[in-house]
Amino acid sequence: MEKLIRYSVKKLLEASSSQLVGTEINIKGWVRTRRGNNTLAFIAVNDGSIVHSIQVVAELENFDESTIKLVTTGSCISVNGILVESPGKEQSVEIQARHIEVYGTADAETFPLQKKGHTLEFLREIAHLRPRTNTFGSVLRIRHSLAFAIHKFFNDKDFFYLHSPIITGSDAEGAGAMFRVTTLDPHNPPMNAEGKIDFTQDFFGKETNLTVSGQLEGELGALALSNIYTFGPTFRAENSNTPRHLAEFWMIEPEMAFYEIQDNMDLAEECLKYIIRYALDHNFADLEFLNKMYDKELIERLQSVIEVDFIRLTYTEAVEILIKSGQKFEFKVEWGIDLQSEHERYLVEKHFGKPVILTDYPRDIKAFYMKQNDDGKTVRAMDILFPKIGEIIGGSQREENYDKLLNRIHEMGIPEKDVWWYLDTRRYGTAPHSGFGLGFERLVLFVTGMANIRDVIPFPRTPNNAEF
RNA sequence: UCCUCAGUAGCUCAGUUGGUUAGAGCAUUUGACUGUUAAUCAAAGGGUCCCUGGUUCAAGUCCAGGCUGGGGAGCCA
Repeated sequence: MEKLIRYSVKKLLEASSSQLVGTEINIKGWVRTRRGNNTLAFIAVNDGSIVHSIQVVAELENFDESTIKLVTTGSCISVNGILVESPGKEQSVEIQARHIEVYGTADAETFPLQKKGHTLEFLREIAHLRPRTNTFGSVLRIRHSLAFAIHKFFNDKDFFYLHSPIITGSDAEGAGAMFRVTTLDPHNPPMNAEGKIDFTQDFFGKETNLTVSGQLEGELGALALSNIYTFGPTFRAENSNTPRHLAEFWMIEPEMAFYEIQDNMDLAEECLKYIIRYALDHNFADLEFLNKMYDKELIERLQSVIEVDFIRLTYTEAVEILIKSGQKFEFKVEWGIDLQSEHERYLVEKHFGKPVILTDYPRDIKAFYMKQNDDGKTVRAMDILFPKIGEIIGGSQREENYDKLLNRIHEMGIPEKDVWWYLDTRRYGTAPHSGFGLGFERLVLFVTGMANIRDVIPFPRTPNNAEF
């Protein structure tokens, strides 16, 4: 087959490609459907560059019957043909095929993807093939855009991308159960004099785990470079079986020296709006598809979020609103409790109807590193609550006072020897600083309108599932 | 981990108070059709009714245990 310039389907469907009409070009991609009659075959080809497929028209008299027979749903083909304006209603251009090469067949009897819609549950079982569906193509393209937008947002603000370690020797944050990292033989581990496993003989000479957060290392970076962010995989060995939890997920954790809690909130709100706007600007075709197929209010919701000011109020004010609401909650509301999802949902979806930033939580329900307020009861935490998905960001101003931090570490029973390096940042040139954590998949959930977090990551890891 | 719902053809589902040979749509195969849009029309093939045990003359249907999946909750991002 003659070698011609290959164009992506996206390029050909763009209006600017009209100068290509009348010329012979090449496309390569996977066949979504083949229709036709005894003289023509219509082949919808998708190469993942865009949600739409391009229609290839083959006049059967110009092709071997045996070739056309191999062009089935799921097969991969290369097509040379002339780009022409389409007489059909559903597309502006199509390709009049001259030559078709079949790269890979897909046995119609066994290929699991059909022209018809599949349930998301079924597609999860064939995660190796689901990227070839319109839905997952859209989700994965949006996921890419969001990741890119995050880097662009921070880079444009002169933040530095800091690579926090994935293997960690500390469990200081206590953010959840951890995955052990070891090279010891599980059947015959070395034992010490006390009859316990001797981790001094392990690869790192100590117990190590996969990270549950890059924040503590992020702070080390911020207290040198001023503004940093991390963006990497995070692991939680919690036995969480919900549509909002993964054992392996990605998290963005900016950390800023000289930022107080208000600056932190401003940055977080600006960041979320920037990213969502980026998706609206760059992935509109995908969003339209998801809006049509899964969530009729998706685009409207995204637009409303970037237009409104997020509501800001304290935990104490939120508790008052909840108590006065007269709403029946399964969990009774009183000052000091951790807010349940029913409470958060009431505030965001019923009471305010827009994103809410809650601050100044009781210190007893928050992490040790959060800056203590003068009232002795609360800390400068901030959580951003979103409609549909709940908490999307959790952050705080950090405690920069050495004595207060050390006290809190003692109170919470954290071994000082594990965090000596963290404490050192408060001994030497400490500074007020703040940061937050943004769960990447929760963001992708919100932007795509998907309902289950397993559908916004290519290969989800959850309890009892590490297939693919 | 707890609560709850579900599991029947490749996919999505129906299947009556327990009763003859378990059905439909789509998909697949074959045929028809001169521009289709999830093409249309006709015919055919396709079943470990999740697994194990129990009740019964008789179980897809009832009971027990298990497995898998969905939803809700907790933990959290």
